[in-house]
Amino acid sequence: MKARLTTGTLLDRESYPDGRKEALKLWVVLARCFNSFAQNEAHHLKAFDLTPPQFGVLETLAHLGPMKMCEIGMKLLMSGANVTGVVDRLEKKGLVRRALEAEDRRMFRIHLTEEGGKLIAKFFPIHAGRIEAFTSVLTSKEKRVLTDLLKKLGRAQRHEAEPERVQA
Amino acid sequence: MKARLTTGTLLDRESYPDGRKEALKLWVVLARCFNSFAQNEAHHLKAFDLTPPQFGVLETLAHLGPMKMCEIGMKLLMSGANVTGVVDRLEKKGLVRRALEAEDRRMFRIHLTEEGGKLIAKFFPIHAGRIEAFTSVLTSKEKRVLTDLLKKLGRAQRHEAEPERVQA
DNA sequence: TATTGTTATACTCTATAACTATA
DNA sequence: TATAGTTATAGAGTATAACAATA
Repeated sequence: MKARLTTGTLLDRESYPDGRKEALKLWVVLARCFNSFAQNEAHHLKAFDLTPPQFGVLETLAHLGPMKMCEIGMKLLMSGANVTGVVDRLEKKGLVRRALEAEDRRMFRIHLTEEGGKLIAKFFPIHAGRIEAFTSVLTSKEKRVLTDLLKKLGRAQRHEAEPERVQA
Repeated sequence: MKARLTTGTLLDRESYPDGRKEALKLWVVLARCFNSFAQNEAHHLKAFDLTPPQFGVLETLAHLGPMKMCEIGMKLLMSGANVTGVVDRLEKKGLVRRALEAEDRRMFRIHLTEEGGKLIAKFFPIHAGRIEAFTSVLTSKEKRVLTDLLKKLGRAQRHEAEPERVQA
């Protein structure tokens, strides 16, 4: 196995300068961490007949209260047309409803229905429990350190990413 | 804004026990970190007419050498039918090719074509550079700490996730 | 019989652009 | 004119199941 590292491979990570190697390694473990848990969650969501974007909308509404379409899009990084599609599917299942706003008749406010509220109230604690279990290999202090470092990293990325998104 | 936190919201994160709150916070910042960078990268990939799964396949082949379809699937957590689809699209663009394996005629080994090799050799360093820039808000030591904590977390998740995937 | 990979099907997500209605 | 949201279109990913060929 070791012998193969330098044969037949077009890109050889070992040949990068240390700083770059370190950064790549960090990204690889971050992505793996996210993907394995997220895929697992997506699997659990299917038992509730939900997709990750649909769960994202329900969760956001449950935590922040009724929102406009465009607010949902901004919060979840979706384009307007995509929000329409996801909300359509949730509405068809009876989990959310569009309520006309008196002040400005161009917009709606999306509400959870009673059924949608029940669903998220049932699913979210289970989801949270899995997150708690998943992170339980870390001590409380490690979790705090990790959270702080990720916060720092995420802030940096958002500052770079936003101008790109605007001009695109 | 502060006043809204407890009104009209179905789920109130503040009311969770501390351990769960900590865990949820960690997951939120991890997901945000991953998503903002990954979305940004997906945007850059479009300039090369590639999607993230397609890039994943090219990158894997470039780093590990020619692979079987099922190996690609395992490495990238894709089902067999999905690998077929992604590889089909890459083959149509002339970036990879299926090479018949002498020993076992059921399987192929997927190779990068010269064009595919050139593409990934051009794109990957740019990608790596963006990762380096993105992580440059952290000191070298912070990166190491972060990497180690994520490794620990990822290992735990993989052990839980795999049995689930097998039985499904 | 088990494994490798494909085909068929159906659905969701996503981006983009053109469009309607309201402001 | 600008904004909120929809519609239309097209492509890509995904899951699932049924299938072919080979071992």
